[in-house]
Amino acid sequence: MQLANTAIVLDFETTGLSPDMGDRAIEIGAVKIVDGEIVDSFQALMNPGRRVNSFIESYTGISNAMLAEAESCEIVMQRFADFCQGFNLVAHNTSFDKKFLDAEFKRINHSYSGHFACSLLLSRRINQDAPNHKLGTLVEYHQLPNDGVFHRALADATMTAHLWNHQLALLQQQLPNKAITFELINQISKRSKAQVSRYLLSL
DNA sequence: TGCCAGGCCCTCTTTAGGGCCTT
Repeated sequence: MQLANTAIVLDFETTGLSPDMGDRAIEIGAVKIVDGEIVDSFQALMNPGRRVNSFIESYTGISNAMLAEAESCEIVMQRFADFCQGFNLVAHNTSFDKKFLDAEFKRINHSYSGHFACSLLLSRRINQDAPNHKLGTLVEYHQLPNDGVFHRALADATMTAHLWNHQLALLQQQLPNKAITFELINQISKRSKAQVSRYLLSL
């Protein structure tokens, strides 16, 4: 049984949307949560070996000059592999971050095992009254801690960690006698919107 | 220089289309 309150919450900034189209990671941020407490963090810019376009510079605040001085993706990802070793993973819109994690790990012949849960999918299930499920909206909607920085990897990962803890607390309120595990969260996330209330009541 | 993706999920669905999310 793997409790969901121990995890690595991660976020990538990238050159674009698709590693299959040649996009690379330019920054990774992650926080380590153990028993619901943030106990460690990881942040690094990484040089993708190509220039990023003006949209990405503007969107993230990460400039080509900053990346020119950064370590290579390979060096950073090796350090991150050590950081996340043995932990389950969480991201906001996992389908995006997992693509880049897999692609960058593949370049260093590394792979991970374990669960990869998604705070976006979970939000669509357990916060159906939220105006939308963008990370920034959910931080405001749930009045979660933030320092006003968005679209930087560690800031986004930290906000996602607070969101994750909040979501686990909401689930625990609904299921006071149930262990909130990764297996349970992925079962909830798989249900349709219409099914999820009945599923929670059945537990 | 400009352009690019894809998984999830709803519905006016399933022989499909389009919005939501992520950079």
